[in-house]
Amino acid sequence: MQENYNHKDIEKKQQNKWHDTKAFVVDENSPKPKYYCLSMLPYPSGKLHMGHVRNYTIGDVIARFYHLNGYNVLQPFGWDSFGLPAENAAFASHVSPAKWTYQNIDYMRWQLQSLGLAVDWSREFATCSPDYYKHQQWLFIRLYEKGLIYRKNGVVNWDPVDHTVLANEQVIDGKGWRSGAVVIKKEIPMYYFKITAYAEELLQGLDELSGWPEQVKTMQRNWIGKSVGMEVNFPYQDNSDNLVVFTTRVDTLFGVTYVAIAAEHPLAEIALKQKPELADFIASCKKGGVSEAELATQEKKGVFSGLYVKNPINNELIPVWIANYVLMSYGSGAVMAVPAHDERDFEFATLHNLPIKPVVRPGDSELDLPLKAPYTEKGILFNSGQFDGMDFNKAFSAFAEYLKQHNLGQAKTNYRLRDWGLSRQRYWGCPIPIIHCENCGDVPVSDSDLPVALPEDLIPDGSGSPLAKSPEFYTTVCPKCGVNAKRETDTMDTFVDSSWYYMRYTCADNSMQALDERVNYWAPVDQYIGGIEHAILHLLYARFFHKCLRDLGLVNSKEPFINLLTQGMVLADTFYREDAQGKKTWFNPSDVEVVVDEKGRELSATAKADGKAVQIGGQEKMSKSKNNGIDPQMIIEKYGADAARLFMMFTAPPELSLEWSDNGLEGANRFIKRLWRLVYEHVQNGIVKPYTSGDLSAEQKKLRTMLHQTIQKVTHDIAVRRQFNTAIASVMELLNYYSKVSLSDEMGQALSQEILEDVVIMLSPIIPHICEELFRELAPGKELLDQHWLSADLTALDVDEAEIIIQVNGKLRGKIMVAKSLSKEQVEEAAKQNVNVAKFIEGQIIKKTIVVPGKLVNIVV
RNA sequence: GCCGAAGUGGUGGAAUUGGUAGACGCGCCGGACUCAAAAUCCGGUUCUGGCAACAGAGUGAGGGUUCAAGUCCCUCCUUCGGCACCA
Repeated sequence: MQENYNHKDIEKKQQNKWHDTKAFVVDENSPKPKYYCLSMLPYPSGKLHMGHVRNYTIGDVIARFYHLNGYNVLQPFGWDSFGLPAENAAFASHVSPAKWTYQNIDYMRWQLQSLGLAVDWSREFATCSPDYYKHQQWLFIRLYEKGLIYRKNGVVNWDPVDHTVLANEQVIDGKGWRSGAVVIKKEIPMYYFKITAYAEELLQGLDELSGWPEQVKTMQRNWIGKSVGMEVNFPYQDNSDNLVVFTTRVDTLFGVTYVAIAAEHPLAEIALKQKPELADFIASCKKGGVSEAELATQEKKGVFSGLYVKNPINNELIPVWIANYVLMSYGSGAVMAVPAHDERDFEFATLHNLPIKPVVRPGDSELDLPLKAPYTEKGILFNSGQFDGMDFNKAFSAFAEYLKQHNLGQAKTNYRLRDWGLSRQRYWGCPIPIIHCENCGDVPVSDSDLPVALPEDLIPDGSGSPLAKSPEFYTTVCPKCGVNAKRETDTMDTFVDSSWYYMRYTCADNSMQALDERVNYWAPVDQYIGGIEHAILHLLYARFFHKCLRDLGLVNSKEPFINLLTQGMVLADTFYREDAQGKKTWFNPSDVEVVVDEKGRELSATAKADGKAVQIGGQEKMSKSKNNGIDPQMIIEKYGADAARLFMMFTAPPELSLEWSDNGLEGANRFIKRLWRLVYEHVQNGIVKPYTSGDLSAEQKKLRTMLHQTIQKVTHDIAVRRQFNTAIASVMELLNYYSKVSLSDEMGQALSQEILEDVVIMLSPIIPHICEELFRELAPGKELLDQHWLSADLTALDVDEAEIIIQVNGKLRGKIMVAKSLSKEQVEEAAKQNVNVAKFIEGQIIKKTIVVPGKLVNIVV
């Protein structure tokens, strides 16, 4: 065995071996139980970043752990390779999105392979390849036929200068990112998935997802936003039609003092005819982006439309206001306002001097009038005619009954969730397989004509979709009647690509079918790992798609992901200099020298290049804009993949954000070298059979107990808690003690052999390269990947004494070792004998004593 | 604005079911080895007082529940994620 650890040789050697022996290529013909471990597929942005390294290391640790536990583990990999960045890169550097994307994929695949992931690369695919998206188009047509896709108008961000639709992130302060023009809301026809048809099932299904973090389920519940209420009709003044509003607080109907409608509402058009001066306001509502964050933070504005509707309960005339915060695409585009009992309405009414009419009061007191703040609790009705004195539930049914009888409303369950608009006016995406025919309307492309191939040689110019300007693409004939027709030029939202890819991995070699029976062997995914930023959209869309595909008979499970782990971001220090204009130049942490005080606090920093001061900017998410990215490739070159993996797993639990630290990485590397040396020293003394039985010194016995406690802890931390940092810490503790105990005798050598073999197996999911190498030295002729995960020896865990802590009034006053056989009373007595404890209870009256067996005694005086 | 998290020594974090706050690592301090340095190894390291034993304080702020609170409840502050066309 070599004395010194050389990561380059070892890692290359193991990776070649795994590749040559197809160690992680799997199929369905295994007697072992299956385990599908999946990390979210990356966007091929160009280079691997530390967030990827973290994500894929977590997945790999879990995959390797289950492999050792006797599972048939599938860990596939692919690329989410459609999307905006390729178009932006193409626009900037005149390379086609296809070329840019495929180059990125090749480079990143090479980078990933140097991480030593236990991935079945034979199943790899990119979502931008026709082999993938032709099946997606086929699925689209099936869903279209089933009525789960429909077309309607939707609102988008429109850049009036560049004549293009902007993504929300391309709208900055209400202006287009390139043109700087004020963005306007524009209605265009789009296709929608009817996700609301599954709202209830998506909501109910969350209750069964016990392997998902509670916070993610809560976010999804709130996103779906089920509310039980009523649809109430407010008749127009001339009775020509009704204004329909949805409310969960029909009990406040007598308190309605105005209604607010969207600028696009049909009633607003009627108002405009009678009152032309509304045009300016209606136009101003169309300014700005469509994102909810922008709408919710903008100043709330409204004008009186000149029209009135009738309150259905008492025929009172209610003024109709046009407001910028009501959007046509949300609900019915109209809300009833009850300023006395709603925060937003109260604010708006106060601003515009609208009446505030209280109709609900607390059960046990009167309201302070006039109201200084809205009373938003459910209470007892007053000022409400025949409904006076009713509580919320009674009032709700009474109003429902009344409105229904008079044909003025009905009970309704509403969801905040809206249908999923899937059309994108972009080039680099999956073409929507629809043909627009003057005779036949929207006609799906015939299955035999799939894929509708995306031309790969176009280069966007920043003004609208290249496909819409490409007659070679859109000119076609109607599949039904054969006349000249036009292909749809919109492409699909990239969330569609990532909504079913995890199923495609199970049968990626099947070019004839989207999915085959193998999907039911592997799906659902047993463990899914990805960023918390996907908590709602991606994960909800994938759940929706899974249910759709189930209803198409393509898969037989209900949910896509049984267990979910959401990992945190990777942060690093930022450093900058600011010029006179306030423009910041960011310095990469690797180009900066930090000065610390005697306690290690950061005092100041200088650039290595010129030795002059730079500002310390704190920890931020690694990004190009802050120039604080650390290149994983450099780290792997210098320290090896194992050190990078160990650092990532040890420095923080997976869910929390992880702060990059060069020193921390050095620490991880030190541990790896130390592990190597400990095995080297042991092997120099000669390998022996691992300890099974025989007399050990007291210290050795304690060490062996610790080994088996460590096995228990590591197993629990990885299998149940998915908390790798504490698993690693406990192995470090074990090795710290191992180094202190004398093991030079025959039994000691056997114990040393047992410990080192077990440590190498326990750490192998995290640092697989070095562990395989060390295992070969410790157990020649055996393969680590063929070993079974460890189980603790219960006899080693059987200790007969326990440390009891003694508190007086909840404060720690002493510790004693007691035999486990002692009764509660005996333990209590022993506690009182403790010298230090005696000081605190002497002369005091003992009110109460709490004894927690095996743990503590608390004496209350 | 709305929804969801997080906040613990100089620092990353640990404390798993309400029961020893600070495991493990980093940094720093001291020592060994060395001509010297690096590497490595050993010891110390929450703060205050004390030679020490020990005592007091302490988990973003303020209140509360409990024999006992980092952990549960209420109010607030700060930071981060998402908000439907970034992925």
